[in-house]
Amino acid sequence: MQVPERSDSIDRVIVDAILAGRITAGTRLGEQSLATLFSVSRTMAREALIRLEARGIVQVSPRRGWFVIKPSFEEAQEAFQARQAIEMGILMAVQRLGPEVVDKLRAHIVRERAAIASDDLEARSFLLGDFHVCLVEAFGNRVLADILRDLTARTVLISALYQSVHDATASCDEHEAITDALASGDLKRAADLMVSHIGNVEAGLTRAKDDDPLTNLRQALKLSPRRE
Amino acid sequence: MQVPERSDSIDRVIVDAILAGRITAGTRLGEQSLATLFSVSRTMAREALIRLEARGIVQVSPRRGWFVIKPSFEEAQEAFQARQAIEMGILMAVQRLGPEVVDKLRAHIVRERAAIASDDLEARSFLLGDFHVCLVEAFGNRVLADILRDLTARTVLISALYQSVHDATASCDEHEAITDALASGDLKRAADLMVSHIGNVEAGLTRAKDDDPLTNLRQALKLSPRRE
DNA sequence: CGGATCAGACTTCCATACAAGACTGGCACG
DNA sequence: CGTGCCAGTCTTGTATGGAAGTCTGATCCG
Repeated sequence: MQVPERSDSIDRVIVDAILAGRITAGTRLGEQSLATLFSVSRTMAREALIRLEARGIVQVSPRRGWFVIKPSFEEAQEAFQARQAIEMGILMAVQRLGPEVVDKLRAHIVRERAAIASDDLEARSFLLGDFHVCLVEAFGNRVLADILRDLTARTVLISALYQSVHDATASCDEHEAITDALASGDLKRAADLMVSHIGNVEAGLTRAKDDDPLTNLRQALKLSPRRE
Repeated sequence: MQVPERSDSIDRVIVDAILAGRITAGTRLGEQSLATLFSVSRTMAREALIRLEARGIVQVSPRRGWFVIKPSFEEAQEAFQARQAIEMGILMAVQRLGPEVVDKLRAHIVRERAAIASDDLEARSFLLGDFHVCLVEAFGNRVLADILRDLTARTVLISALYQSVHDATASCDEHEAITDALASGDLKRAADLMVSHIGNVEAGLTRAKDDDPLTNLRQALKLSPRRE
């Protein structure tokens, strides 16, 4: 990464880091920091940030800085709703799924389980989100794949923010159930399973952190209350 | 427009122009031209173009210029597929639609018919696409609304490129049928109608223009052939 | 006449410089 | 001790200049 990179590779690296959970909601992304990190000028870093802003992944606070989005609870729900609608729509629209797709998904699930077993948190975060990207890529529609990739990034951020309690193993099991339905050609069931799967993850969110930016501090203080 | 505008209003103006069919696929959008047109520096124009590129609406040919995308026939099909999947997904996911939404859609259809009757091509192009944006906005999900707006822009470009023969009146009738289904609470039927509606528009595409950039010229020459 | 070559005009690309707002920490004052 | 002020620093915002690639059209040569 010390070698100068193409400007649009900055985007990719950042999104990958988000998908892997290495950077989370609210992280500051300074123009100068990125520029020196990628050995490019501030202009290039800024352009990458502008692109990411258009994709709804970062936002700028004027003259204060660029930050990874920190969706409100309502926005979080909208993102999950969007994924539910789109992924269900895809599964309903697809006529037939080749067996090689099922094989690919099964291979993916194997990797998920491996990551879970070995406590590789980064791979786990990445793979659990990537399952959905894989699925839509298998559908062969680049437009939808791009949309879903960004939406997945948002969802990963949200899950970290609102501490989704949906267990990784449960997610993986649900992925497997979806794959089974696809393998048996029962697309309707696959769509239903997908909706409930995403719904499950969404249901695991807790709005605790949202209402008040002091929550972290508040909880910390509650643990050792001095006075008042 | 001679007064300096905010940089992000450039995006909006361009997208609106696309939606209205005033600028079509392949149109050149020079940095300097936009800058002088909007009374801003090249930097601002360039940033707007970068955003539009991230949204899949323009693309840059290195050191040659910025152009409104000119999707291939395959990409065109993908865009329509994406809209089918997403809009169907939305209609399947929505539980209930308030009567005010139906009213709004009916009012929209009235405007569509007015534009068609008065031969206002710009309004017609805009309104026919905007129906779908309206519908998803009524769903109340900003994420989906943004996605669909950009997708609609792409679709408008495509329709102009591949000369969709789907008649405006027919589109409007189909919009009305969808609205009727929504009014009667039959969301399943609305979803089916939506899929076939978008399918109809897609089916009206002809791949003529794609294979050969000379098609325009060729047709023109065919009308008044001098020699050869 | 046909074709290669080359100058120049025009475009984006990218770095840099400076402007201007936002925050921080210290200092002075009540 | 508490509070307000203010300079210094850090951030993004915006313009501009020159580098470098691309196309066009004229010119020259065979």
